[in-house]
Formats: sequence, structure tokens, C-alpha cells
Amino acid sequence: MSYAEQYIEKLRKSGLRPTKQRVKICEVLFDAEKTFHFTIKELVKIIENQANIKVSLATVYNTVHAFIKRGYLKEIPLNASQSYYDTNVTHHHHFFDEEDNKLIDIDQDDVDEINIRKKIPGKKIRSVEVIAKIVSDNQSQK
Amino acid sequence: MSYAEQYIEKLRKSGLRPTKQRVKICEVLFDAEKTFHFTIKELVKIIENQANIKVSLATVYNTVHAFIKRGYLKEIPLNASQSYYDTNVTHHHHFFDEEDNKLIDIDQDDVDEINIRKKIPGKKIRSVEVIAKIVSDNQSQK
DNA sequence: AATTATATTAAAATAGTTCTAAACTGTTGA
DNA sequence: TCAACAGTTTAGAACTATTTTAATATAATT
Repeated sequence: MSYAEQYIEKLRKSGLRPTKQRVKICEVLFDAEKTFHFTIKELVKIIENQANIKVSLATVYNTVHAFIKRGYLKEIPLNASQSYYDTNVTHHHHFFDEEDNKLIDIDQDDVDEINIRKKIPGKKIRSVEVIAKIVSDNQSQK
Repeated sequence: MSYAEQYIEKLRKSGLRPTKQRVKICEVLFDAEKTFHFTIKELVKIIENQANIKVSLATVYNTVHAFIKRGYLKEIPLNASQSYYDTNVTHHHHFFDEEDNKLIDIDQDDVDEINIRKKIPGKKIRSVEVIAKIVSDNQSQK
């Protein structure tokens, strides 16, 4: 199956028709050799730089949300004012570099299994995420 | 030391003068028998309901930020559009109930120590937080 | 009490996100 | 072929949380 066909399938499975704009968004998100993290602003910038087509903010938000709902993208909980997204949808964790505002993946294998002994009646755990905040390690800083 | 004195001390240690408004904010935050979670909007509502004095949003934001900087409050990373804060500043983790948009504390003792084997050169870990998202546990739901 | 430094406030500004309504596109079926 | 329709795109407006501004008020210091 060609890349283009894969994108169309992803879009259809997310309940979206494959339009020019949406396929372009797929190219940016799923063509990359490596998974990556992005904000909506960054995604729009990449599209603008790469493509000769114009994609509005509304379309980008719609498409990204549909992919999250379908599980093709992951939203990352961060206390920043904007949302971060991850094209790596496998189970994994994150470093957040507070100085550079950068996210770094931590493989599931690099963290021991997290066993939470507290239970909430009538509720089940849907996901467990670890966020480790990191800062420069030099003595002069606090 | 009276409560009022404790608040004044907390404010001074946070680099703030003890004004009527700020002391009122302290009363709401630090008087409670139990620690609790809040958003700025909720905090403002509590103050309005309890107090005969008016406190502007700007003052609330300033004071909350100063307390976070000083370590009297904790900001909680959530993928919501608004920030959540916690008056429990001990090391602990959270359940986030996605249906009720409610945070629930998990004591440090209820989670095995988290050992991250991946290292980032030149960086050190400042904090490690676990967020476990929970949903209703009935078979009819996906 | 006067001075000065800081605080409070309403309102404006900003930024991310969502909504809206009009124009557009592609498909279907007569 | 082309009219009708369902779904799309878009610019811009609306909305929400947060921050900034600048005028007024208050607290601390002398």
C-alpha cells in the first residue's frame, strides 16, 4: 500500500474524507522517519513551509482532533498554555525540559512498570503517564 | 502562631506584602482541613462566596504564582485548557477522572518508586509525576 | 504625617482554541 | 450533463484563560 493510500485509509478510519488539505497534514505527520512532538502552531508552520497549498487553522484543529479520537495521535498533558501532540502513539513516557520547553520520549522499557495500589471504586485506569521535569545539571544553578 | 500570623509569614516569604486581599486568598487556600485542587476560576468563586471583600483576577494570579514559586502551591500538568493547582505540596501523584474532570491524590506510598533508566546528558530530574487517567468501569462502555 | 515603594483594580491586550456562516468541492442520480 | 446534496474549507468572529497596563489606593518607612 502506497503512502498516499495509507493516509486515505487513516483519514477514512477517522471519519474524514480525504481532501487535499487533510492528505497534506498526513504527509507532515506520518511521513517523518521518526515520531515527533508538535504544537498546532508548529504544525501549521511546517505545512506552510512545505506545501503550496493553504490550510486553515480550523482544518488543522479538526483533523488533529479526529486523529486523536481514532488513536493516531496522542495528546500530552503539560502545564503549558498550549497543547502538545505526539505522533508516537505507543505506550511511553516523557521528559519535559523546562528550560527549552522540549519534550523527550522515554521508552516504556526504560521505566519499571508502574503499580498503583490505590483503587477508585467503579473506575478503571485507562492510561498511566509519567512526566519527569528536567533542568540543567550544573552546581551554580539552584 | 495564629493562623493570621502564619499567612503573613507565608506571604512575606513569598516576597509579598500582607494585604487584605492576599490574606483572604490565604484563608481559602490554607485554612482548609484538607488539601484540595482548584482552578483560578474556582478559587475566585470561593473567595466571592466567603468574603465581603473584592479581589481582582490579577491579584489572584499574582498571589498564586508567587506561592508556586515559593513552593506553597503546586501546579498540576493536565491537558486541560486551564491550569490546575494543588494545596498539597508533598510529593505525590494523581488520578484524573476524565468524566468528571476531577483530580484525586495518590500518595507517594501507593506507587512504587519510579526509576527512569534513560539519562539526558547535562540534565537532572527535578520532579517525577504520574498521571493515571480513569474512566467508569462498566462493561457497556468501551 | 510625609514619602516612597508596592498593590489593587478595571479594562485592554494577548494567545490558543473553537465556532460560524458563506463559499466551495466532489459525488450521486435523474 | 448538470442539479442537488452532503460534507469541507475558510476567514474571521467569538470565546476562554491568562497577562499586561496604567491609574488609583494602600502599606511600609522615615
